[in-house]
Amino acid sequence: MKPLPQISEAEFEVMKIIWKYAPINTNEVTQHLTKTTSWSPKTIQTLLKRLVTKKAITYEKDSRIFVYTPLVMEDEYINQESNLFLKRFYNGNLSSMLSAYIENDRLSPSEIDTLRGILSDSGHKGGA
Amino acid sequence: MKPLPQISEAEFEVMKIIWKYAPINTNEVTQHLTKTTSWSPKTIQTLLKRLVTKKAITYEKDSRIFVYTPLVMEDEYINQESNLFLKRFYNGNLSSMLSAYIENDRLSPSEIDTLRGILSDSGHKGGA
DNA sequence: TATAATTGATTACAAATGTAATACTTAGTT
DNA sequence: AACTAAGTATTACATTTGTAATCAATTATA
Repeated sequence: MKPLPQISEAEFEVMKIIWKYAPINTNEVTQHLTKTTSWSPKTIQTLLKRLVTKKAITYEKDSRIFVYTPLVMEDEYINQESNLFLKRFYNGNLSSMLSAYIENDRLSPSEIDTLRGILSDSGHKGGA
Repeated sequence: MKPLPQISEAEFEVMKIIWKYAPINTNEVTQHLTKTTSWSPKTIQTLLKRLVTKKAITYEKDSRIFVYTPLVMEDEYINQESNLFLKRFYNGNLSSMLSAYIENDRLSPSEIDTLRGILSDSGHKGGA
């Protein structure tokens, strides 16, 4: 599979809206983002256009209004970024990350329990 | 605590060498990095200088040669980046990340066992 | 129909990053 | 002491990103 396009931090904020609400037009994207950011509508339009150029999203025209749909899927993108992250910082595996978190005491007992719960539900080696 | 300096991807490669071998001079850093990258020595010098400017590292002069030491600690930096990562992609918690990995079948049974092992060694809620 | 408002296209510009090349200085060598 | 080589400082330049402003076209309104 070809690597997904680079999506910058600001662009990612836009992607989140599109993933959540697509098909969605420029105006609606702007509505959502002005609630959570201080970006001007012009900025948001620039980001949308860049995402189109990068083929992270596409659009159809509803008369003269652009209605966007994602081309990159959220899961796929987050998976890729997660793998890159693990590779960069933890030799590519989640176990190293978890170990580091535990060694640095960065997990509360309740978080540890949550993690245990997640793991115990799934794929037990002796499991039925 | 003040936020650590931004360290770019290329700069991070340099940091890894410095973390591993400090105190280390320019030449030695270059030796190591030309093994793993295709960067010219000049590029590496630029990166070193930028890291000094950003106060990620510092140096002492051994006559005219620069000998570098980190100012930012590796653990601290990786912790920060991990938190940023989790915040961006997994609502800030490792449990969400683990759940996603499990749901997408991106962990082998043996990895799951490793994770279980890591967790079972530490901080049991009833634990002695 | 002329005008205003909306929406998209084009242009802008600084900071960060990747990737060096060139210029300068100083230590070593002859 | 003069010259060379090694190391540092300065300069360079394209791309990406953040953050818009201005220009142009089209639709809705007076």
